[in-house]
Amino acid sequence: MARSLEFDYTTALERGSRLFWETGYSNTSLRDLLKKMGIGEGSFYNTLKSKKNAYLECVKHYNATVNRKRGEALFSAPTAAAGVRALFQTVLDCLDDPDTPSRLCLMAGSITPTVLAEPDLHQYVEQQMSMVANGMVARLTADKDAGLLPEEFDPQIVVPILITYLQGIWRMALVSYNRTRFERQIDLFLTSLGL
Amino acid sequence: MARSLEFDYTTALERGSRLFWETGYSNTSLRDLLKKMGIGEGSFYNTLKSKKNAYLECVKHYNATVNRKRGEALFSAPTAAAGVRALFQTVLDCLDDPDTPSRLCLMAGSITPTVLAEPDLHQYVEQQMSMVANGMVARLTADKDAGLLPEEFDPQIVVPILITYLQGIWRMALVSYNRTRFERQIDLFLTSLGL
DNA sequence: GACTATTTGTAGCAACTGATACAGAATAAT
DNA sequence: ATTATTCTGTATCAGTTGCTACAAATAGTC
Repeated sequence: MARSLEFDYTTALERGSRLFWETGYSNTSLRDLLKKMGIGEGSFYNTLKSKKNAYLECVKHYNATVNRKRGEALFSAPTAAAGVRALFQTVLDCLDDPDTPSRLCLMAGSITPTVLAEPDLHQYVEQQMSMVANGMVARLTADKDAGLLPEEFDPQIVVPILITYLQGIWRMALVSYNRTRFERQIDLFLTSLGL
Repeated sequence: MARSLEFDYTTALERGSRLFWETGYSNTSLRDLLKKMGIGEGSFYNTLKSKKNAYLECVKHYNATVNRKRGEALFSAPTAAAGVRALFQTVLDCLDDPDTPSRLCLMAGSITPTVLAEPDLHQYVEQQMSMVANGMVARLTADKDAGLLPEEFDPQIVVPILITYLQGIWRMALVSYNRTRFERQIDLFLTSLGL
């Protein structure tokens, strides 16, 4: 009954994600975005409606893959403590990966006044953050119930600390990054928290 | 031998700082900046040379006052532990202040790919961060030497953790802020580190 | 093969970006 | 009062921003 899409939606999203990851939301121009995605304005506004919406779709796509990887690291480890440490390792691996678009992960790069000024983006970021937090709380609580963590260990407060520190890591890596220094720092940080 | 400046340089810088603080470096347009500073293009490019340089001057001016306040909190407390806690309080006070231009402190707002892409800005930010770090290390080391902190306490690793966490705080506050929640979190964080 | 529905590329929009050219005004030393 | 020097406002630059109008191309249905 009608014409079909000439480009592959998913690969276009992936290319867009990489560019947004590289240059951030407001510093990515529509022209550059279209060039990377390999489509024209017509196709773009037809399927993605606006730059804002395209960004949202890209971040969703990015999170779908990254959260799976991080979640795996967290849950497949023998203990919650080991899981958290594995999760931090995946972050450092990302920072070390030579073909990572930017030192700042796409999600961390969304925590910015400009991005959060858009209500739908803000809502998505907030919801996504609490989803990650819930996962970590669940993992830690499970270990606590199993007696692997002390009674006074409170996942509800520790998890926000972990996430806050993680956001700090992305930013600090932007200024200057050295893996072994970061590893030592993270080790002491987690040990202090009892993990 | 020549004409004198018609505007007050310092107040112009202060107004500029507030705007940069509010909207960030790349999202502040020159037009808005000039309007807030109350000067024209002629005066601007004559005294400040470029938007980049103006930003640098504004951040310098901002840091001069803020670092003094934070340093006072850190050093005037009876112990280093109390000093660090007082320092975190000043950050929360800033977040609570109703006429603070933004949840993100101007310095934290400079830790961004776009800003750090400018070599002079990057260098300044890095140098400024290590200055702050040195101050904290000095304070903690003094207490350690006085026997107020345990022998295994290592300021050289703890301070980067504190700063990293602090950067995370600014970002998390951008997403959603609640003072008592933050206070509980910070308290457990610092207690865990032995402060 | 006509009809309808959708996609695609081209051209262009008005608004904004940081920066500059330059004439005129104001200042201080001679 | 003259001169040299600096400051200030206006006009303007070329380039970019996100987005839209619209005609041509492509598909499935009758």
